[in-house]
Amino acid sequence: MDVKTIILGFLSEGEMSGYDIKQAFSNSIGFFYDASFGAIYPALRKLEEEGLVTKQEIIQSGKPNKILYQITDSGKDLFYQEMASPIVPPILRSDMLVKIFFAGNRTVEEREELFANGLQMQKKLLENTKKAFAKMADSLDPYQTFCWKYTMNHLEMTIKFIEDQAPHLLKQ
Amino acid sequence: MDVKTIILGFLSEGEMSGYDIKQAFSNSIGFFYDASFGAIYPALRKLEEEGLVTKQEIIQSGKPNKILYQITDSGKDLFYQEMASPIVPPILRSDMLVKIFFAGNRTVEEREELFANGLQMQKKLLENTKKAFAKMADSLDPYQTFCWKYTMNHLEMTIKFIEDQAPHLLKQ
DNA sequence: TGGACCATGTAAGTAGTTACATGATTCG
DNA sequence: CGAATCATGTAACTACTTACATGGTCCA
Repeated sequence: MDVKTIILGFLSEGEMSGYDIKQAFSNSIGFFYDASFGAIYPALRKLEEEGLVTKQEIIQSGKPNKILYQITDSGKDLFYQEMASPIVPPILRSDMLVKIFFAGNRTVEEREELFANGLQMQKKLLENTKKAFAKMADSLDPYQTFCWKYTMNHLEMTIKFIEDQAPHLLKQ
Repeated sequence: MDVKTIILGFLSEGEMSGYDIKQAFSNSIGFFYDASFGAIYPALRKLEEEGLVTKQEIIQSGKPNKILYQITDSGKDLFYQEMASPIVPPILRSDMLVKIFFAGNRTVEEREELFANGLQMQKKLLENTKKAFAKMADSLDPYQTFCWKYTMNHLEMTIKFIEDQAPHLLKQ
């Protein structure tokens, strides 16, 4: 699953601008697949070249003009195909876990700080996710709600795991 | 945390070849940070250019010769600094969660298959992780063991979450 | 009045992946 | 006898991030 395919997914639910799509990434699926403007705009250009989306410029007053993108039938076909392809394993890059992995040679104070920082980051992430979910919950379908709950569950379990295990490790 | 820094981390514990380093990625931290040969060999070349590692060719009979890399004092300094830098949030790319997020428009059969596939993948991942852990457990320090247990805990929680929630979603 | 929001886009750089090239040995 | 292991490396490509460029509106 790449950025182009995910954009087709968003456009399946209605026309959107590049800016709208960035909002959708950040506010909806950012936890399990994020993308920057620098990935989204070039992806939209390629999708248009391939005939998977069409565009329409909207003249606005008081705001910059915007370009709305619509998915085409071949775009829908491709998205449908991608959705039916086998699930591939997740890719994770966790700075926290790498730092813990190599913590064996560090001082007790450094380890304490490491766990405190990790815990703080996870708690901040959970707090932000809960706030964002509260704002969106009404507009979500059951599958989208599942993803949000998965994220919150994951963060809660991570916090619990660190709080349970870290004292043991630091006592030794 | 990038591939170069993680290689310095491995070399802190003793000299290794590029091949050894690939093994260490795959067998130890692959779940939360993986890297390919095509990332490792160029990273080693850059580390040598920067004076952070030195190398030594070992002539072997019956096997291809290998090049062992050693970390230098400035390599150790840099690694130490990186380890003390603030933890940045994890980056995740989950094909499964994206597919679930967009499952709202699919048929009941397609959704059932999606959850079945997702569950199967997570179970396979857990099984592989448990087997690999059983082989390594003796040689791990408490911080490395923490990372393995974190991984297994995460996979178990994910499986439990899907098994609990999916029947609800599919009944509707 | 300063920051957040709306809005698009490019250039330069980073950081990889995948596939290819090579080839002996060892194990089941 | 075929697959896995050991072992290094490059070329072509993919896919992205970060920073820059621009500028009006709205709200506290």
